[in-house]
Amino acid sequence: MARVRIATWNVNSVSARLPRLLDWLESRQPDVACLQELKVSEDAFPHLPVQALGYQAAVHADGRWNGVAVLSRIGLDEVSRGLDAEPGFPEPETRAVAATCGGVRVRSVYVPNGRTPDDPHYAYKLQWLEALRRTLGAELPRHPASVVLGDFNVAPTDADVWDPAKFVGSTHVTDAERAALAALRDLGLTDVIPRPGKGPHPFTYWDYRAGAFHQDWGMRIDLVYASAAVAARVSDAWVDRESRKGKGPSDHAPVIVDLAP
DNA sequence: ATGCCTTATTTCATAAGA
Repeated sequence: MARVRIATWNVNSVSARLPRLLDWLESRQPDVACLQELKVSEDAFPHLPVQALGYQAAVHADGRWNGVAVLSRIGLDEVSRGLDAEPGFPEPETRAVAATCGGVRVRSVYVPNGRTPDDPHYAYKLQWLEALRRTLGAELPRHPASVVLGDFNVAPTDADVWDPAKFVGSTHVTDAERAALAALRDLGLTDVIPRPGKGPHPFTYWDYRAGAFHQDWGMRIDLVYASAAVAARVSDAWVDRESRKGKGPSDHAPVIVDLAP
């Protein structure tokens, strides 16, 4: 069994990001790549150029918003779209897709934003996280080597936002959201915290506005939750901050995790 | 920060993002 490199990246439109995505696949050489916020229909996903780089793709996408994928060049089996008893807003959205890749159960997730704590979208977010917990709980006995990666839209601790005072009363930092993450960890999952790309914080998201990236006004909301069997194999994990730079970036940076043989 | 971007679409305006 060779080293396996698994990555997650909220691309904020796979169409707008296609040249960067293809360059990134070639330069970073992930064996498995979880993508979020495709913002295309399944038909419009760039299957051909991704295939040309050696990847199979499990895509769950429905058009204007959302959309997730698992790309793999080490096998793509048992593809599962969505969650068990998945809640909707009001209809279920395309926010989760799973596949077994080289013996590891991999799930790409895009957790609802929540908007504000008094918005119906926030209740939906908590329901969605609970459905994720139930789905994983049902699956883990069959798949002890599991990892769920993606844009969780929750900063696990105050250290995961640049200025906690700015987030008082906001989503992404509330006790209920953090409790939902703790409930996932209670399934036996470990938060694989990446090395920062630069500076003291392993942030993965910076707003496009106000020069937030250059001021490091960021958040760690793209997370890797690994079962014990996967966490024990982690040899490195880092934020690919370089991929947030330059012209036409996503507002998220990839997180890249290497698993030892 | 409170839209100081960026995206897609029902496009010269809106909804959404976090």
